[in-house]
Amino acid sequence: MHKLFFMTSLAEENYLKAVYKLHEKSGARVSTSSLAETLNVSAASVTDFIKKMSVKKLVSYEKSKGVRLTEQGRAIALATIRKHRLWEVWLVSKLGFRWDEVHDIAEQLEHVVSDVLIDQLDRHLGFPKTDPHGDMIPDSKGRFAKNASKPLLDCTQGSKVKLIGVADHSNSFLQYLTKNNLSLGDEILVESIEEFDQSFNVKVNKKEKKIISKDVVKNLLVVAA
Amino acid sequence: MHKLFFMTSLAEENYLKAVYKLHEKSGARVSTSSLAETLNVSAASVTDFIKKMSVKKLVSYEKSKGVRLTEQGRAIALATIRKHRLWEVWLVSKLGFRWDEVHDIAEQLEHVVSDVLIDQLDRHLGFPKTDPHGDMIPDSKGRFAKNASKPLLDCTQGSKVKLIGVADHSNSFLQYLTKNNLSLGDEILVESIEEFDQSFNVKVNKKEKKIISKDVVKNLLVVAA
DNA sequence: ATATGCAATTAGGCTCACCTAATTATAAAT
DNA sequence: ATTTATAATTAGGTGAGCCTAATTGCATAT
Repeated sequence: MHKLFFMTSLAEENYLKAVYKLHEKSGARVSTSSLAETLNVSAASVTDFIKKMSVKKLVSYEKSKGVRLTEQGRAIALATIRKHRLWEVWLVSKLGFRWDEVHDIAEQLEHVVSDVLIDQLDRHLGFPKTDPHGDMIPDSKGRFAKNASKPLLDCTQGSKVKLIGVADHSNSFLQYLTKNNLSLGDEILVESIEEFDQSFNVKVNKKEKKIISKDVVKNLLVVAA
Repeated sequence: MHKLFFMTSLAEENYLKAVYKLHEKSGARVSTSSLAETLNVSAASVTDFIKKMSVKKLVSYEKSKGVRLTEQGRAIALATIRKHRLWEVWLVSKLGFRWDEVHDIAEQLEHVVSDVLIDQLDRHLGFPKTDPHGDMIPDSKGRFAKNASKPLLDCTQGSKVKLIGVADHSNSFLQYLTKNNLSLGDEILVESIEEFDQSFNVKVNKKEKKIISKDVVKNLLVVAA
């Protein structure tokens, strides 16, 4: 029996997503060891699997030179990211989950196969542009605008900015922000920056004064307000 | 490395659901061949897999004597059915799918693992008692009332009943009903029954007269109106 | 140019969920 | 009670996605 339609497996979607994200970070060809690290499998498994994906034209691969996505691989990676982020929006806006609770569930939901489902979900949510962490959601053609945000760390004294995303998606970071009453959309005024530890003294939404450490500041993504 | 938590695989959930449903129909121990048929796998695979599930105490199994669910197996089967039916409600009531479009998608969604997700979904939907086909939805403890419906075929001339479910869940049957403007909740008055082909002459919702063939009548589940 | 150290690959093997072909059990019919 | 038909099981094998251990490739320092 031969396959009528080319079908992408769960493992393939995860590999493609990982290649995409690692490429975003470094801009270079992606190493097998970094894939092994993010996917929690051995480097040997990665080499093995990458070779198979290469035969299917999902990635281009030269021995010992790292991996790159093909157009087809990129399309699948973006479709998977789209699904993941739409499900995250749904979990937060319709089911009442917090932004630090949705990743693992969305990680499962993203592999459900049905184009019409995703398009209906998108409509149900009102065609959101960003997910609960401020990341852009690709449209059904895989297109999406790069948002123009930068780390708050790069801002100078006197800047008035809006918090629109986070660079660190870990639960502990998200929970820290929640606990300290910082949310996406908040207006942040940089009142001063400590010389010696680069911590920021800010005023949030024109009322609350806060001190934010460098480690936090570099993971807050902002645009001019 | 040893497993900390007992985790049910996708295949196990499907086998358990199939055992549950076949037992519902026949009342007897479930044969490997009937499981093979409904799961679209070979009988040899079923024997194989059933043995493994038996070791895990999900089913009780005596060689060549058929399969029965253990308490634990039954609980998982019911939890899976609960998930399936809640997702179907969601697909129809929130995303606008028709009742003949939801099965395959729900079949995938039902395997997502997160108790809190399902409970939140349940609340989001307003704790529905039945799915879009009229089937009862078990609660989070796996309890659910048997509905007291019977096939319209068993009704006599003059009966006034309400359509609350269907015995055949196939797309073609559901689409037939939609096309002929029959929905759950409709009131059906049996005006007469043809002697020779057992087709029913009915009046629906006090206005529309219809002729319904025996093959359809036996798959319509009703209660006294 | 060669040694060192780390990254990447190859070789060989495992488990899960499936398969076909061959064999054995069971139930029904003579 | 024996044949016959069908159901169920056993034996042996496959591909997907993973593993460890051994080997090879590559960059950097000497």
